[in-house]
Amino acid sequence: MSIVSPSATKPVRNRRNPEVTRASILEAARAEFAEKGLEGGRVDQIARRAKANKQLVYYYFGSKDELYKSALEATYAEIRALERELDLTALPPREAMVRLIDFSLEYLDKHRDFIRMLSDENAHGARHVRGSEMALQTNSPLIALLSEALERGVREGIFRSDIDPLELYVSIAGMTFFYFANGLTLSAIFGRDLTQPRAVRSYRDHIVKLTLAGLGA
Amino acid sequence: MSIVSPSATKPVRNRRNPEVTRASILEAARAEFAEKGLEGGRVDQIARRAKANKQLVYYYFGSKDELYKSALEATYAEIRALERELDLTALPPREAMVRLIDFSLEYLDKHRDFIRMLSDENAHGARHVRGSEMALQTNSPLIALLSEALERGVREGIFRSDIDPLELYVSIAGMTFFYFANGLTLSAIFGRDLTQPRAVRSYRDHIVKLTLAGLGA
Amino acid sequence: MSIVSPSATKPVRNRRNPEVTRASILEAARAEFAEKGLEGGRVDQIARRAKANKQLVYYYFGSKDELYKSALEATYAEIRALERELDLTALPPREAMVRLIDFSLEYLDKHRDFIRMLSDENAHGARHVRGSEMALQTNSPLIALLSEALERGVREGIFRSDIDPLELYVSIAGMTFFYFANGLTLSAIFGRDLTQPRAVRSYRDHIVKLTLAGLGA
Amino acid sequence: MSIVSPSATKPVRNRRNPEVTRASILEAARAEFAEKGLEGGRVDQIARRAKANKQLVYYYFGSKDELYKSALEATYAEIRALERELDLTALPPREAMVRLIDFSLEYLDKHRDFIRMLSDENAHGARHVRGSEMALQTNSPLIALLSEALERGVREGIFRSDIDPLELYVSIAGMTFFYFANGLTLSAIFGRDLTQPRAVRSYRDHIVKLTLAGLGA
DNA sequence: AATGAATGAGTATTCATTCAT
DNA sequence: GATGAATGAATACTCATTCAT
Repeated sequence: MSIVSPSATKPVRNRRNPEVTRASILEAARAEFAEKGLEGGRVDQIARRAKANKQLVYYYFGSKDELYKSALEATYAEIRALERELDLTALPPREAMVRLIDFSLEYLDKHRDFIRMLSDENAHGARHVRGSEMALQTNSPLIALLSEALERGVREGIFRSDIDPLELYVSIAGMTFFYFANGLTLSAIFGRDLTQPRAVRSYRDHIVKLTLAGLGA
Repeated sequence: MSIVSPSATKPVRNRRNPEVTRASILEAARAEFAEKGLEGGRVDQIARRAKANKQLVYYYFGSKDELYKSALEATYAEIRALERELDLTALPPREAMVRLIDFSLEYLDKHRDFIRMLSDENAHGARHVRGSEMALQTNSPLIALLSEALERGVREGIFRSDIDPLELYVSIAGMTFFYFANGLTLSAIFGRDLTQPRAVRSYRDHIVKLTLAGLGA
Repeated sequence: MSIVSPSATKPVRNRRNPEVTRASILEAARAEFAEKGLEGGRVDQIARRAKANKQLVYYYFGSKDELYKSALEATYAEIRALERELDLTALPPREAMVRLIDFSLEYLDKHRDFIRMLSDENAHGARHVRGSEMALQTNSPLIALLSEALERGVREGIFRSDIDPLELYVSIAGMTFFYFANGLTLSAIFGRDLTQPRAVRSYRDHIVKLTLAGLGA
Repeated sequence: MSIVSPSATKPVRNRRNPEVTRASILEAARAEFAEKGLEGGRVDQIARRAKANKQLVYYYFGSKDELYKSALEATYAEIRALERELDLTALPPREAMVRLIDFSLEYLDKHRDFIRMLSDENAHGARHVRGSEMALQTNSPLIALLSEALERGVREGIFRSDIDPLELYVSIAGMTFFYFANGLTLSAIFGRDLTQPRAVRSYRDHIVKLTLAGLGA
């Protein structure tokens, strides 16, 4: 009566080595959480995306929450790596500032998933970030880069001297983040499609203008 | 075992005040969704908060999603009402701009729930806003106020003339929104408590400075 | 705060007299139960169909089950009335038999609701019929008519004499009822649309042929 | 407080026999749906009958509707298997016809559940049958058997030649099905217990008589 | 007679997680 | 390391019925 005959070998599919399995689960988790958020993301779906057994998710990550933390860390690691590649020190202060704005805009434009994860994390009281050694330790190199560019500008007499680098960072991040994070709502309410590339470019010019003039000595 | 004292009658609802019942459910929903988000909010909990029978939630609002939409609309209605009270036309251009920034900061500081709902709504593709006549129709009066102040500033020769009001609005909203929306994460990562009133005041000065200088002719 | 001002008169809509209200609820119930069955039928929907207040359903009928019984009785009363109009005594035995078959087929074809109610009632162990004085008392006049026609046929030597009228009734009812009751399934399985008028006519001829020959002396 | 005695182990399912688990759920579903119908059947109850966790029902069958479809298919498969065993070709035409009638009567008499499911399925527009590859493909072998017996009868000059096999099948099925399907109602209304074995035998003789005479050349 | 508001027990379904191998 | 089967607690939503006026 049994469909599976006793002699039938189990479909052993574990061709991949552990690291690959783990990595594919993590990747699947990032995609899932970025799309659906922490609550909306499904462990089942993550396993399916990773083409792995659901139990493996628990074997490697312990729980959904831990997995989320790992996904968050991976996301942070990625952006930090890109930030580290930004060589602002090679650029004159104004160009450095523009470069920073462009970097921020481009990254967010291309990585909407980052926006979702960041929003979600804050909605949950930054619980995972706080519990993450990694996220806390490797803080953004941008502040240092920004500080340095700011100082050079001040020294050259083109930037005002009463600007706090962290506050500047937050305001630039805010202007760029909010644009993409709330783009859909803004577009709906104001009847103007802010997701169009043209609109993005125009907004970029606006921020650059505002910031450079704002920093002007 | 009973929490209720023997003499306590069952919490018979106010049968003559359906509006009150409806309003209390809506209020409970706003609180619940603001705390837990759309997915995290529980209909059961909303009913309990409103001291209403769970079925009443459905009786009055049809579904969790509709209820969320109603909560969102109520939230929008509230902020719009406040915005309408902002009499920027009575102020000189610079003061008007400062007033706007202050309003934005103060509102967000006091209404963290608004932040959560806005983030959540965007995470869900602005689905409810798009489906809401009300949210779409009564769009923010701020843009008009901002336009007017901007124009006056330009006429007076104190503001530059190449600023788009909507883009300015978005950038100001971004700077303020992001600060509160991501305050917890930022605080954790940078090891500096941005939620302290002092920090908020300092950031406020920063934005004002940056914006006014940025708009300067 | 109240939307309804105290002075606003209640929308008194009870223009109709009680009998009309009761009748419209009953009619709505018949339609609803015929479509959805006892379990599938919704009291809410019945009230809406009848444009009556839901509570009125209870006021007039006591419970959903009682209402179902009433609907069933109304359905029976209707078909019995039609049966009583059948004047088989005026027809020669063979024609009487054909008339009976045609009546049965036509009624079922036009009143699919009757089929649903009868099936449903049986699925529930004929519970309502058993509890209905009316359904039990006014039993079908068809048996008497059939008996009489059968006897005449026997006397005339054209019908065999060993036929029990009730059994004949059941077999004719079966042949006609089953055709419509299970028409959809039969059509699906045999890939032949039995609901087409042509198919119905052909089947009618088949039954007539089979029955008359079957009864033949 | 615990109902379970300390020594009683939790009913740990047979982890090595998923087929058994699946089968027991299916069996429980057939029983439940046959008794209560599609709407009346409770998933909870099915799980309990099968001594399985409720979630397993979903694990194996996806939804109540799919489960119903599977139950329907199992029921069809069973009757088809029996039909295939009917060796009408070995019998003379008249005997073949009688055999068919007896088979039909006996099956329905013993499997009241089949009647309920068939009625219910039709009440739902044959939705599940239409969506079932299996039900559509393995259509009844009876039609072929019946055709063959009919033809032989015609060739032997004992059956009339203008009989359509499908229509004959439907009329026989109708006479038998209706008897059991509506037996309770008929018994109640006519005050004659048709469920008694004696009554069944008598009705059987009636159908045989009617059919054979009806088919007579 | 009529009405809208309120209730409680149910009902299918989902989901993170663990077991046994 | 890997797998499929199993579990329990939730969760949104429904429905017949009753209350108070």
